[in-house]
Amino acid sequence: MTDAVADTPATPPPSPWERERPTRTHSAPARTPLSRDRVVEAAFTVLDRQGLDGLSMRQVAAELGVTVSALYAHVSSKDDLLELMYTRLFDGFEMPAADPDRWQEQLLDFARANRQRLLSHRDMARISMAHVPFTAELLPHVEGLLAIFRTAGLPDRIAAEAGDLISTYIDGFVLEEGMWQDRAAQQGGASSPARPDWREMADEMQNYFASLPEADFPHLRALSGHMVTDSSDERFDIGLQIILRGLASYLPARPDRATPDDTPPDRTAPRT
Amino acid sequence: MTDAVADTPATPPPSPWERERPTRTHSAPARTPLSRDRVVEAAFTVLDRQGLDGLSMRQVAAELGVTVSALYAHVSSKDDLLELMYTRLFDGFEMPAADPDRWQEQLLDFARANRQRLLSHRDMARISMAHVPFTAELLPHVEGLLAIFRTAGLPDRIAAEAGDLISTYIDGFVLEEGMWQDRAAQQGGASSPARPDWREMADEMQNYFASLPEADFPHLRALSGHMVTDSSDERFDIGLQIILRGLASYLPARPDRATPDDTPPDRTAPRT
DNA sequence: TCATCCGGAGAACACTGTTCATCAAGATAT
DNA sequence: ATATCTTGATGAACAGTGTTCTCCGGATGA
Repeated sequence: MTDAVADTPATPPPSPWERERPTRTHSAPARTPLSRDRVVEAAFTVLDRQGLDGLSMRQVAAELGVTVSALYAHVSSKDDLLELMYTRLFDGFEMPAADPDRWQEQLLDFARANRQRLLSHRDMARISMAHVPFTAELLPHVEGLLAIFRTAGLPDRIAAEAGDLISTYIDGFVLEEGMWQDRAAQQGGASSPARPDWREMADEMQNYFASLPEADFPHLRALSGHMVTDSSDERFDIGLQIILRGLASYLPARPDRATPDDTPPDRTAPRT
Repeated sequence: MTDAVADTPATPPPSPWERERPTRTHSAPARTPLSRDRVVEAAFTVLDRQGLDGLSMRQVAAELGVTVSALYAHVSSKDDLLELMYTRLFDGFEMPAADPDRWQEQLLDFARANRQRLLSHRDMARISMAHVPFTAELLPHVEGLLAIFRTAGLPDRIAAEAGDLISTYIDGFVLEEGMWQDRAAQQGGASSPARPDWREMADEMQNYFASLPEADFPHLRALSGHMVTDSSDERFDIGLQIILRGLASYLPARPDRATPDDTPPDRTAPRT
């Protein structure tokens, strides 16, 4: 991180004699006292820059201009730090009051919001998959999710499983998304190492599928178009609709809207 | 790790004289010439004994009575080794010919078999989640899976997503299963470090849920019974049924069996 | 018998997470 | 004002990681 000592206004010049007293020759006075939140924040910075594999305690310390051991005063271990990052993801995320008439829209909103949350930091799905949301701060969220299922009228046996099902789906989908992203980035490295070269990768996959022998892989070839060209947002919603329809099939028959619509109510494509 | 060198049956006692000639003092003559398959096999042994976090190249080498660098003659990197382990999982696994009238049973069989496969080695779900099955050896499997969806009559848009959906579900479910298992094993360590102490853990979770304030967590408390006491096999099938029903809802209306049964056809509980 | 070759050995490099004794500076007490 | 205590960061160290390099010894071919 080079050296950024620009916050102490009048540092006396080192004057090569009087060499003793190495006090703060190498770092700023650390004006801000390095709280736990600052450690987590720096960890997110490193995560976004270098990915989960590049996220080491030493990198986080360097990001803060501090030694490694200093971190352990505020964080008990690296796993602890990852868990803090995981729960921090849910900050400012409120579950809606369950509305039996809008359970499908509420589930759609929940899933989309969570996906965006996972996408907001690199490799976040990998961190999410390694944790179970049964900590004190996160319990209200799973309660809110289960509330939607139960007040919608799903049998308890189904509702108990539905939470895991869609949470797993969201994490898994974003995880896979990130894997393609990484693969595209590391492969088209020479030309543009920064951006994933999305188009080029899609074409290459398309060509690969087209090169498969028609006799052995008819279905793979037939579906390659959807797998490659459909946007991630579309694909995410389709998988979600499958799950929602499955859940709806367990509802006691009601006169109005027994099954979800074929087209989601509002699709204001967030990003491509 | 302590010291476990008990695999060479008759190691001659070191006999401190005749100290010269360090030839093979520390390992068997290495009669078998260390093929790539032997490396993968040893990796599985280490994985089952020490878990993915304890699976290091040095441990694999020690398992074979060989130095680390010898492994790199047969395996290009640790990631390569993990990928070999991943594809080895599918050895001897044949996809059935897609039968439009039995697509649900075929999917159930596929999912259950894959779960058992993942359960056959410790932490295998973590390895599986990190890989995408688009290698040459694994493509026939995804082709066979897509064949089931397409010949069943699902729209292409849905079929293309369904493969990812259930694969993600299987991996995610087993991953979570393993996490609970690990947590139970490491927590009840003093009494019985080997076996997970399943009962004790279930009781503890039950008590934890029961201790939550009824006003804030009514649904969590109401569903805790299912989440804790229901067997993993049951829970796995329920999630699977939700997905299958969702898929079935996209089939063009057919006179017979439009939706899956409520009870799975045959439940010969494999293991508890 | 000699030359060749090649697979494994051993050491090294640059890292990782974590812990320890130390030490300067601020706050508090005398 | 002086002395003590507390706080929080330091630097070094430990054990372990993936990977690469040079080197050697024994099995092969001529």
